[in-house]
Amino acid sequence: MLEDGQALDRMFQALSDQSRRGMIDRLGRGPASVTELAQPLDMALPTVMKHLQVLETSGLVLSEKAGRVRTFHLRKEALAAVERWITERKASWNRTFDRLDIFLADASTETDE
Amino acid sequence: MLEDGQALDRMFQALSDQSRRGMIDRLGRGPASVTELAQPLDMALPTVMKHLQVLETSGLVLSEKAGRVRTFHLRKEALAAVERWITERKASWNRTFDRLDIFLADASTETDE
DNA sequence: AAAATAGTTATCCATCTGGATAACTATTTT
DNA sequence: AAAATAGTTATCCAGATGGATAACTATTTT
Repeated sequence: MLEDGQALDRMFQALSDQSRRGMIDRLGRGPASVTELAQPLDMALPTVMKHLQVLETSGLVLSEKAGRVRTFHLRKEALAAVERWITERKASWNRTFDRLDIFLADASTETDE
Repeated sequence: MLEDGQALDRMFQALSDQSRRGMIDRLGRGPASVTELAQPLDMALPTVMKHLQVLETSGLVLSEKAGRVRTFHLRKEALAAVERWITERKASWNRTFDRLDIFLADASTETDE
């Protein structure tokens, strides 16, 4: 299952900013409008919108507009892709270190005998 | 256990580039020199070094120089911080959805009776 | 000692990024 | 219909980022 590198680029990039991670935290507690997401964020609205665009093009988040209100919500599956990247590496590293353990065990056995 | 936001910024940022993720993959199979890390990477050496600097200041990677060779290796604990951020969110989201499940179950019980 | 190897430093450049303000449209609310 | 609300678009700006080349130092190797 080959990941699309570009997509991962965009997701990690999207997560590399505290304000955007804050928005994700907020959305973890349920959908929210632009204004709600902006409220704790000491920055101009258009700036907030850029962050939201980054999140949306990364696929981590999704929005629809009803009336004059645009509502954002999380796409949990998307974060799963990032998680998968990490856990795959960790798993592989552990295998590597298992092999190292075996090697070290063998080596000490050899020197002992 | 409050994460340092800046540190997470740098780690996610470091991971937001395919070449750098490639280097991490390589280092997952054991330590490597600058030249070894550069070899599969169709870019000039100084460019490679910038990527390595990004990785090193993010804390994901570490290097020492012996003779004329600088050797890099992974800092697995660092990736654990990133992993923690993700799993914490996932856990919290699941709690939210558990509550939603309960709410829906209650609601359907009420309409049923 | 000369040549080869491994990495480093200094610049340069185009593009991206995170911030801002000003001016605007579209939808409620009063 | 006027005012308020919610978001959008267009620009601008400083600084970061990902790439390059040229010129350099330090360590082996021959």
